Amino acid sequence: MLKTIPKTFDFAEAEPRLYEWWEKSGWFKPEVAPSDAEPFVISMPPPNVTGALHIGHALFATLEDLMTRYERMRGKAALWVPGTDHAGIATQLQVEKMLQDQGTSREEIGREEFLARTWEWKEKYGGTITRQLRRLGASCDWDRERFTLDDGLSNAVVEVFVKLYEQGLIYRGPRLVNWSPGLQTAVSDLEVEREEEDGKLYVFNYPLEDGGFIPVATTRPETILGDTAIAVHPDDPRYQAFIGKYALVPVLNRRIPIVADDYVEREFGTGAVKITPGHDFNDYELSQRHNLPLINIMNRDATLNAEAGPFAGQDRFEARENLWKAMTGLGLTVEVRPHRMVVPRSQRGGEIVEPMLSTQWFLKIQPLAEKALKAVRDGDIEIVPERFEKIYNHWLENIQDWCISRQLWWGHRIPAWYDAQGSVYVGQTPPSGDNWRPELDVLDTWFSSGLWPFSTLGWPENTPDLQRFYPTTVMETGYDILFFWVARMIMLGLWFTDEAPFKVVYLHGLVRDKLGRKISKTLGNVIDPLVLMDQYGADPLRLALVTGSTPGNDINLDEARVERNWRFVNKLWQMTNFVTSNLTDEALPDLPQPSALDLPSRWILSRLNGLVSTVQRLFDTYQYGEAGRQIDDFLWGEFADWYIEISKRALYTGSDAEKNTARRILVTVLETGLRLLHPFMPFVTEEAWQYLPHDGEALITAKWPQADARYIDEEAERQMTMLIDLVRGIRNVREEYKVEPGRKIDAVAAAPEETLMLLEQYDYLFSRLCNIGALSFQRSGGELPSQAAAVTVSTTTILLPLAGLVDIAAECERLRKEHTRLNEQVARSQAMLANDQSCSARALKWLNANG
RNA sequence: GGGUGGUUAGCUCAGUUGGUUAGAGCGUUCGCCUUACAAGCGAGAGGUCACAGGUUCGAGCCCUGUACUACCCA
Repeated sequence: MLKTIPKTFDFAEAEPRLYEWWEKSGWFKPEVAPSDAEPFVISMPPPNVTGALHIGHALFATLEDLMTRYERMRGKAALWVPGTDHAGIATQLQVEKMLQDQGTSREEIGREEFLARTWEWKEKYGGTITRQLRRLGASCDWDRERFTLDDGLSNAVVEVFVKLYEQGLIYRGPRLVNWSPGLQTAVSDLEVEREEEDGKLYVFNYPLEDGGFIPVATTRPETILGDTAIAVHPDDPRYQAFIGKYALVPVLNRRIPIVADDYVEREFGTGAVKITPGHDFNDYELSQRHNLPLINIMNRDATLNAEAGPFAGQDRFEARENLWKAMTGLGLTVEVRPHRMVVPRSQRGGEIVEPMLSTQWFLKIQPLAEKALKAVRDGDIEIVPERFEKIYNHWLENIQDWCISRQLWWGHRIPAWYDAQGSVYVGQTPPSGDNWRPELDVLDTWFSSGLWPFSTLGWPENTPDLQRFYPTTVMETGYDILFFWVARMIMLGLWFTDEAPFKVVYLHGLVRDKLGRKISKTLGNVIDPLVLMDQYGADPLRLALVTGSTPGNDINLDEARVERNWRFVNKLWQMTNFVTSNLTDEALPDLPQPSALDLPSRWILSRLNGLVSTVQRLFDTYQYGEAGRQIDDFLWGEFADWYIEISKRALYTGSDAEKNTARRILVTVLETGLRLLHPFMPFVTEEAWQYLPHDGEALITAKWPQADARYIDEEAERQMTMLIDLVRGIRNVREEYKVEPGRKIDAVAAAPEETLMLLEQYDYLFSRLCNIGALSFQRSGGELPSQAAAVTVSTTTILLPLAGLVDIAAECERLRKEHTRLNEQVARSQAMLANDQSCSARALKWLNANG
């Protein structure tokens, strides 16, 4: 007995019910496929464990779920490994803020208590984002969910660190690093954002030892206190006399040399620059060349230290003003002028980052980078879209050692210990003896996420999952973390597993608002996926995200598209409603051979099979958006608008055989359409599918459609297109001449005999679709109506006698235009035919395509 | 400074390897409660494909340059 379908699709009720059913049935697990099935594996880019779903997460979840569902339907052992990241800095900041609200601080409660509180925080908020991913329909295997601080993953981190250390690739030492004073930790180059801002250029006279002065400009006067030289260009005539002499640091009166170096830009500022190796990367390099000492004038919180003399203890910006005032008092200052300058800011929080000397752990990464470059060059890894290969190569070719230590508490502790003599021990377990002090620093979060594709599968243990599912298949993520994450996974994966951790890198863009602006809380243009899902359901949002763009390009998401897709969901439901309510309990016949079908049926099946192969081609080239649009166009614009309308004749007035054939075709087309659409809109398709006759238990595990070439019928498509164009033309004329919609009008057709026979056979289309009463046929010698509007498609003309209604002048004008257009077309065709090159090119192309 | 993307209808976007008349949705105008769907149906208006050259029988698509814009790297 057929179930009766509800009048509307209640997504709020259906989505959680379907999701639970899928999950409980084990369909998210790769084990639903036969044990010898080819695996398809995606590691989910782990979101911040305590974060909340934003539109960017919705995008990756939609795309990855789409790929996973598609491959699952293709019979692969599809595994999407979910998980979350401990997100060192972000999480620590959240907890610190909580502590602050409670009137305490991390320093006050101590490290151990802080970590306990952070774990509590993680337990409390950790489930939020994964629950929200479920709402989107994410069909990942939750039994395999991982967290970067899990024991297994932590083991992997230690294993990797120790190996790299033993291989001599990890070293510890004092170096100039980017220091974040607010967070009180070093950060990597990648975590520093450089933006041009309005600042000030301070110009002053640097006093010389022998009297006199040299004019110098700086954007950070406080660093004067750390100067160890002044540099001028060796060829600068203005300063030739100064080279080799000495200057005196203002206020401190420390003696520093004046050196010549062609790094100095003569045109900038005064042409002479102060050199502060302890607080500037370029100056540091110059100081190496000239053997200059290096002075660190700052504490970890960016207050000045004892090296700053009278300014010790002052904040860096306070000291800037105070030193300048003091120098003004000494008559050294010249001017302060507005200046556009590049300011390094922390990616997290936006505070100004200071280059500062600090002892940190570094990873010598060039050897790893070479392997990573080779893997992409050799095609072991394909990057989609391809253009990101260049960006990837350029970054890896110029890679700098990676500062991997962080002075945070929340993260993987570096497995190192120090004894009183300053020896360092690195190992899996603490060294014996009780005189060892453990390293307090933790690792950069990206260090552990760099192991993600294999650590989540059990590495370094050789687990069954690792054997079966590694390497993974696709890494789908945003292009914004190509360096942060993707490149590092490739490097570490190749280094430790001897295999590329995935075969394809698919990069998506950023989701922006409909005006193309970056989404930000301060702008107030936040698009909340949860709100959209409350309003419209998950399916419309998913479809909007996938069809809104092409790989690698940003998406300007217009919420109106989500709303429109919500209408599409309803449309699908109503189609299903129509089809099912026209079914009976009787079993449907098999799909007839094409030759046994009428034109509209041959047409829709040809279109359907064409769609299936087009979608396949698009999926094969990762063009999911275009595929989604094509399915949408077909189901709404061809199946619903035309075939369903046409089928009503057979369903309402046909013979039993005609009825059954029509039912069969309606079910076939809609059911296939739902299967194609399932990866895009899993909920409504699954729910609708359950009301249709189908094989198998659930759409989620149904077979992905295959095109059947026998049903491709170009002739049927051509003929049907003509009929559709005629119907449209007649509708247009009726509209134009304001014929009441309900009034039947007669029509006369003039065409070659072959076409007339076709029109005769399918004349019901005209009565059903454009309310034609009697369609007669103008064979040789008959009389044509005198006042009639004409609709011409190709060699067929349909005349609509509209005595008294026809505006003859307008009609003549229209036909004149038509005549001109056709003549142009004829001329174009003749020109092409007359051109040998064109003909042979086309012939060649035809041969290539068909033979 | 080096590099990459974008520029197509009022808005948001598509547009296989060059091939008849450049598409969709939203918005807009007009008409319809036509027994699947008014969350709908039908019809229309709306485009110098940023600009200038070039290649070609033929260019939104290929090449060169320019402008604007966004991003990445230094």
